[in-house]
Order: sequence, then C-alpha cells, then structure tokens
Amino acid sequence: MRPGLKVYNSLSKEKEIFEPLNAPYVGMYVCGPTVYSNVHLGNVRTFMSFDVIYRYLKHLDFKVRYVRNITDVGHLQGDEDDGEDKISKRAKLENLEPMEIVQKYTNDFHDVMAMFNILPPDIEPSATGHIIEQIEMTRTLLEKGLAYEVDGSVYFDVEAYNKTNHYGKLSGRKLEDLISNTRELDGQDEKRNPVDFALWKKATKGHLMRWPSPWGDGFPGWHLECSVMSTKYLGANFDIHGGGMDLKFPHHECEIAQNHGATDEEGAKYWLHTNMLTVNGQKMSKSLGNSFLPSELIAGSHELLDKPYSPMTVRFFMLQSHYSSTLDFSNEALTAAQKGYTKLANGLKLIGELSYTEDGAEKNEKAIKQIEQICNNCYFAMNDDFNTALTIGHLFNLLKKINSIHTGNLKYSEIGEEVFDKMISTFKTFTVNVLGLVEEERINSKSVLNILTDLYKEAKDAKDYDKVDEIRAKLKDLGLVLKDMKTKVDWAYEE
RNA sequence: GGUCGAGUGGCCGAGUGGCUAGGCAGAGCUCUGCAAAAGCUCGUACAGCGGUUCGAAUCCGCUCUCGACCUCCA
Repeated sequence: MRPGLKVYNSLSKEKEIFEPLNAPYVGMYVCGPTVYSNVHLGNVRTFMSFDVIYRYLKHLDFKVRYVRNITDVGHLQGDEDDGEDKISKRAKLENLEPMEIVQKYTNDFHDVMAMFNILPPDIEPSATGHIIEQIEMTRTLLEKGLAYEVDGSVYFDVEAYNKTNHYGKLSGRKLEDLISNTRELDGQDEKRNPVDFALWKKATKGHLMRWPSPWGDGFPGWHLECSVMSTKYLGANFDIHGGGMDLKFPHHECEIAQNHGATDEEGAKYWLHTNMLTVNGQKMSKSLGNSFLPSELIAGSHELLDKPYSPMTVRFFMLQSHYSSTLDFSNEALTAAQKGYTKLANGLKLIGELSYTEDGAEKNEKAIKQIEQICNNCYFAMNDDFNTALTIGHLFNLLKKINSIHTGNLKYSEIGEEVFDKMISTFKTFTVNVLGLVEEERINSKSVLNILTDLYKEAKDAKDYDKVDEIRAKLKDLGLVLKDMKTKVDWAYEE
C-alpha cells in the first residue's frame, strides 16, 4: 500500500506522491507549543492531526523520526521592544522562576497529549537546550552576509537573501508587497528593513531569560530554534515539516530562509499545514478570548459548553473532518460525535467477543466483495492525504458488516474465516492504531458492585442459598469478599 | 487595502467532471415480554447568476456572504 500515499504540499500547493528522501526512513518536524500557559483545544487539534499522520506512516512501516519542539524561550510580543516576554510576564504573575513556568506548562501539555491518546514524539527538544546551536547558526548567517549585527542584536537580512532566493515562496508573498504593506512601527529603527527578523536579541536590563553570546547577553529569535533543531536531528534535508496554518507566515517562511541561508540545502521537502478550530466561525485563540482548555471541556465547565465531553468524543469529532479544513466547534456537533464515537466503541467491544465459527452457510460472494472493498477503501482514504473523515465513513460501513455477523443477519460461513479475520483486523487496526480511538472506560466498578450486593441481599432474604453461595464464590474469584453487616451488606478486598 | 481559502440536505462533515461518503436528528420496517442495541429502507443537497460540456456540487467568469494570514498565536 505504501506507494499510494499522497500528501498535500503547502509549498507546491499540490497533492504529491509521498517519496521519502531515504526510505524507509522518514523525518518529520512539527512546531510544538510555547509553554507560557495551558494549551487550548485549538492547539490540540494540530497535534492530534500530526499524531494520526505519525501513526499512519508507522503503520505503513516507515521508520519515522518525529521531532516536536518545546518553545521555552520567552519571545517578545509583537515587535515592540519593551523587554518583557510572555514567559517572564507569566513568571512574575505567578511569582515563579521562568523555568518553573516552563516546566509547569510543559507538564500540562504532556498530560493533555496523553489524555487525547496522542503519542509522544521521538525527540522533544527544547529551545533553551539548544542555545549554543542557535548562536552557531546565527554566526554562520553573519558570515554568509545574510545577517547583520546592531547593538548586540542580530537580524536576518531578508533583502540580501531574496536576491538569490524567494522569501515568501511558502505563503505566496512577494517581498516588495511585504515591504509596502508593513506598518511603520516605532522603536525598531535598528532593522535595516521592516521585514527583517531577529536571530538574536539583546537582553534589556530586566530581561530574565538571557544567555551570553558573541554579541553580548541576549536570547534567540523565535524562528531560529526550529531551523536549528530540525537540522540537528533530521539533517539539512528532511521529509516533512508540519504546523498550524497560522505559523505559515512569518514563522515557517523565516525558517525556510534560515535553513536555506545557513545550509544551502532545501530543508523540508513536504510542508503540511493544519487548519484552525473555530468557534462560531472564528478562530479559537487566546487573544480573542474564545478558547477553552481541555480540562474545561472534560468538566463541561466553560460557558460555551452545554455539558462535558470525553477526550475520545473530541478525538472522534476532530478526526471527522480533514485536517486542512477549518472545523467549527458546537455543542450540537459534539453531541453527534459523542453518539458516533459510542457506536464505534461498541464495535471495538464487540470484536473482542466475536470468534469465527463455522456454521455451514453458503458463501456469499457479494458480501465478501463488499467487505474486501471496504478494507481497501480504508487505505485509499488514508493514502489520500490522510483523509480521516472518509476513513471513519468506511469504518462505519465495516462496522455494519460486523454488527450483521453479531446479530446473525450475516453468517460466519457466508464470508469465510479469512475475510472475517481481515474485517476484524482492519477495523481494529484503523480505529485503534491509526486513528488512535480507543474504548473509553466508563464503568464505575463500585456502583456495579453495589448492584451485586443488592442482588446478594435479595437472594439471602429469599433464602436462595445456592444463589448466595454462587455470588460469593464468583466475587471471591475476583479477589473480593462480601461481608454481612448488621445493617447492610458491604464488600472488601480479600486480605 | 494586499494575499489565500471557504460556502454541500434539519445539523456536522467527506467528495473536485458522469459511478448518489459517513455520523447525528427524523420517518417506516425487522427483531423483541418491555426496553435498548443492531440490521434494512427512505429523504436525492451542493450560496446566487451566467458560461464551457453530451453531462458540473466538481471547470471558467461575475456577484453575495464568511474566514485566515499580513503583529505573538497550533
């Protein structure tokens, strides 16, 4: 199935056949979060999308090295050089060290990823762990005449780069348009050109996160870390670079310029961009105030939420659209997703219980053909730029067949053992391994036990001692003992 | 203002020239002590206007509406 994979490359704006530089190895870099506060649901969508991409590539037997960074250097807000960055700001607010902030929200990020069954990357490098490399790349760019230093800060010289390259090729911009569209900002006279961006920024007096460099104490520019870490762990040329649509410009554009400027190589071959999660048609973002946290979602505690939604419901909801489309959040859609997910989860439960039994029915060639077609369709859908929405559609079609077996509408022997096995394994593999949708435990064992103790008590009152002994024995097998108290029946763990 | 993208049945959401995704909601049937689950059947939608074509949701043009990026953002 491997040769069929196509991906939409933002760089060429075309769907291309996926051909890794060094098959079966695949290098994938995804821009991670800035850990100055909790990740919200919109952030989750991007990481979930790349999680499925990572899972599917692995399913196709590619040897994937997935690198996703943690941005833990505080970057300035906007171009205003007022010396305060997000992490420091937060540190002062919470009365913590900047690195405590970084750790706190990195932990939160990891918790959230685990909650949604998003696999950890193979390497998760942090910006602060690669200061030396960032200084090195800055030096290289200076040596090549693609950067200049002004009073302890170093800027990338976009115009110089653009003489022999196209700055703006990813986001479809022309340098002259960019220059003419740039607003005049105060306090940035340091730059030769408003489109230039910082590689290294001089730290002002109060700036907490600072490192020594050949240009004095300072900190790296935002775009630089990704260029440095992708190059370090994946090489000057690698296969996939991903991130949210909103990073296309300027972040990814700058990355391309830095990578190419520093290494003379092309950097990423395929650029994949995930679209935004919207609320009432508007992008979910912290600054708009329409974002909510995964924890609020699970608790149903946000004013936009009618009720709580489980992580798998959300995962199903998100995968029901294509990663490159915007997805609008609504309670109606989430409720529908909850039911859809439950249907799928019941299927997962069911396949654990079904086992092939010869029942002498005649072969049903039509059913066999249908099932085989659906199984192939799962691959076709995922091969077509990771179309999870279509894949889920196929999984529901497959589930209908599985349920038909279960209810006896379709007999085992009609499809034969081989097709049965294929049906079950395809359903399971795509649902669990590729889409990462797993059965959510929602049984409260204690309340189930209460039902049992009630039944026990009823049997005892009716003097049905056979039943009483049976319940007692079965619970004992599970390591539980029943205790007849004066006022009630209680249970305890067997000592 | 510039660049790019989107408008699909009651709702969500795939689909990019002919082969009517799928989920939710709704209607009917089967099964059934009741109920649920499940299966089967049904609704024939593509913002508007014009064009290309034997044929368009899908291509082209115009109009309307919405969004993203152009500043930190997944």
